[in-house]
Amino acid sequence: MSSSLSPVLKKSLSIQLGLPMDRLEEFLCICVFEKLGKNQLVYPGKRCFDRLYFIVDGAVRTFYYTDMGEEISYLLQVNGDFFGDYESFITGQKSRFTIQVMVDSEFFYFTKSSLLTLVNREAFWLGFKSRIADLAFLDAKERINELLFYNPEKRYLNLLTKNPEIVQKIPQKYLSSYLGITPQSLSRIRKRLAAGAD
Amino acid sequence: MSSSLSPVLKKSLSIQLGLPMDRLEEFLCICVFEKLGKNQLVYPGKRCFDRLYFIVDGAVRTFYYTDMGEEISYLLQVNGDFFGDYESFITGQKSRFTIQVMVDSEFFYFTKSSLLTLVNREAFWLGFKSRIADLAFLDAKERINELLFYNPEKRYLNLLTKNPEIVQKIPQKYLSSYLGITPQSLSRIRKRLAAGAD
DNA sequence: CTGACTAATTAACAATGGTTAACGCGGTAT
DNA sequence: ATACCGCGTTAACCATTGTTAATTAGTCAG
Repeated sequence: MSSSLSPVLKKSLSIQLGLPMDRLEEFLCICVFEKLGKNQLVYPGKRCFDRLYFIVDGAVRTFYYTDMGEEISYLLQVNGDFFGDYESFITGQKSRFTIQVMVDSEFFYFTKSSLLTLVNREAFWLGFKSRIADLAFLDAKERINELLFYNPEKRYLNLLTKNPEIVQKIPQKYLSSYLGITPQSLSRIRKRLAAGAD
Repeated sequence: MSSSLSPVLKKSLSIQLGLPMDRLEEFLCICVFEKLGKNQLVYPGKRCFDRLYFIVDGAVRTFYYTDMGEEISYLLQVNGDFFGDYESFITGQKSRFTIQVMVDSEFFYFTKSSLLTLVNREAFWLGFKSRIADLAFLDAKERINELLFYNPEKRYLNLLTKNPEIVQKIPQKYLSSYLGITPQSLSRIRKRLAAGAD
């Protein structure tokens, strides 16, 4: 699918993934482009999540159901983010997550088996695989910091500054779940902030 | 340092790291054994944390200082855990963390450069490096779940059941920081639980 | 346009955590 | 012994969140 991405996007992917352009092209050859409409589910079904997605343009929500059938929004992501269940991707176990497309979106994805094909072909790709793991780790760590060191109000403010797009694109009930609070609390926080910003 | 570990420990390391015994021996050749006493700092100084440690026996606390000079306990770990600043290890940037030995402890560690030596010698070790990244990710993800889905009381209970050793070995002020609450709150939670357990 | 459904807000009350301050306990140094 | 210090606990008060329920706003299909 190498041809469907803009040169600008390729350049930034090259940096993000730590791949020189020729390697990036090689990588994109194993990738599959996909368009999904709002509210569609990415790779639905309770099975192993054997692929990783990149958001060319759009927004997704990764969630799962608690024992009581309640939805918990684990991640919210927009343009330029990778998503998928990396744990399931690594371990090969069934994923508990469902991923929902929040606005009409464009993605590409690659499967574990196609990545392993690259790895088997040339040791170079093992280093790339390792980098993917590192990126997933760094994301996860940032999320820990966020949850551990900031209260809900600060978390909301951080989201507003770091990712205003998400606040625009994603309904509040999902935002609140992502922030680890109830919709009512988010509503109150927004009211407080609006009052304080006179 | 291959000879200093018990066969039992080697066996469990072999599983944990996904290395057959002969490869494990090879790996242990790049490792350095180290004993540190209570309250000593592991690899002190504000520089890049270019090594990863394994706790043979003991307990450590990973913390850092906020802008206001307040200590925040990021991680508490005991026997069988790996620690270090994996982010610094990956990126080569200076670490913000300090790691304190909580009880007299025995570790071994390996440096990034010695790991890269293995990787350069044989492509096999690239897969191992990747596995380390995966393990770091899975740990981080578990911590996110913990913080996102459970309130402080439940987090304390989880710690009690999953890691009673930590609750024994680590002073409460660090436990509370790890749980993301104040020492007073932890004290109240313990009181609530003691009252409820009649 | 209307009705029906969902989302967001608001209110009232309870539960919980943060803050500040005081107290007691167990070490340690003098 | 005593004075001190760090630690854990407790208390009182305040701020924030959760819970439940009602209301309002918004969306979509017909």
